[in-house]
Amino acid sequence: MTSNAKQGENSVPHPEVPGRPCSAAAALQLVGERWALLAIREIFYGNRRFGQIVRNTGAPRDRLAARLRALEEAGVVERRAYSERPVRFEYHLTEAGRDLAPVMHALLAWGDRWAVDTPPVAFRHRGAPGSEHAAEHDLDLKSTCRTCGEEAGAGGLTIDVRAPGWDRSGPVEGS
Amino acid sequence: MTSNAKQGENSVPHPEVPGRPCSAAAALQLVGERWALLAIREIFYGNRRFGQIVRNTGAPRDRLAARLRALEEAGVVERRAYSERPVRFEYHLTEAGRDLAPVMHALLAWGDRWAVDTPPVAFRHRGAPGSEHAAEHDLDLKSTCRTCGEEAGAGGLTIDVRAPGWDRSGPVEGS
DNA sequence: GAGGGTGGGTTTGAAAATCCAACTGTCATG
DNA sequence: CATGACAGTTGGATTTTCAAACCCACCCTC
Repeated sequence: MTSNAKQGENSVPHPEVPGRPCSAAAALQLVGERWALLAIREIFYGNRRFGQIVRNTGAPRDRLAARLRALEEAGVVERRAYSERPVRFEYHLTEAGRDLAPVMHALLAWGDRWAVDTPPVAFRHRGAPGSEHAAEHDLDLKSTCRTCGEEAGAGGLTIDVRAPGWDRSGPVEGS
Repeated sequence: MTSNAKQGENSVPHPEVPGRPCSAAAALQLVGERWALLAIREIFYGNRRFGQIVRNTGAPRDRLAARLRALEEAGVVERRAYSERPVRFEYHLTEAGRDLAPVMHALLAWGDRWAVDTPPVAFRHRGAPGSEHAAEHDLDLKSTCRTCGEEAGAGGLTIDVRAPGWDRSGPVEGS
């Protein structure tokens, strides 16, 4: 199911994807099934117990159990016993899991704009205590290019397909 | 299926979500089904025809037809005839669809780091012609807070749940 | 020590979604 | 007239999903 070629220490399985080789497709293979991202959302919010996640996502218990297992196997969540006798676990995010924050924020921002009437949650941001932005304010994300500092908006972007046998428009004939 | 309360001019249907009211859940309701984001990826890449999207995503034809219809209904893609006789359509992104770019980029970045061996595609970025960053370079996104300019990393964030009857940890009893 | 409650799942059976291959219909081209 | 492209649709088997019920280990109270 997974092609574990050359994975680093803390890496997650590298899924194979149908169609074009694509990191987004690979990401979706790992966290794109129904309920997966909602479960991760709850863990982000600090709700780590099975019952809480069921309640707050509305997922069927059996599906959630299956997803959490898959996410564990994918290296995105980690199961920690918080009690022996009876054995009880809670779910934590791994580094890979925490690294999904930008995905969640992007989805949230899109949903705020396009999929809901009034945003049901907001994030408040506070800079470092001494800094000039120590006052709390609503978080309003934009994506900027780390190397040039400019906002990466509409234009100025070109695709560079590096996977052999593929280009922007599909599989390449002569290969 | 949708609670069309007070939608703006160019808005998409506002889906109801199970569990906690959440814009990300609403977003996933619209674009979270299998193949949907991959189809959108192809349209981003300029591949607008059914056959191309099938080929490049690997989706079953019937599923893709269903997804494209759902995405159209969701206001994310638009179907334009590029030929009468025979009637043929191609798929374009609406503004809502184009606005999914940050979601795609976030997924791509996560996948680049965690889900693939070597990134199969990269984006090249070039600033405005006169600007100091006119040279082309790899796009490397970071999320910064629009109001304070700081990178929105790990700390400094608090959740503010505004949906009535809910808080960070779940539904509120006394209501 | 019987009964009830909690937490974390698993089981069951029916409904829905998915997959794949083959098929259709409309046209253009040779 | 045969072939092929394009854009789907159809049929039938296979998987997933769902909701509700159930199970098990433990704790608490009476």
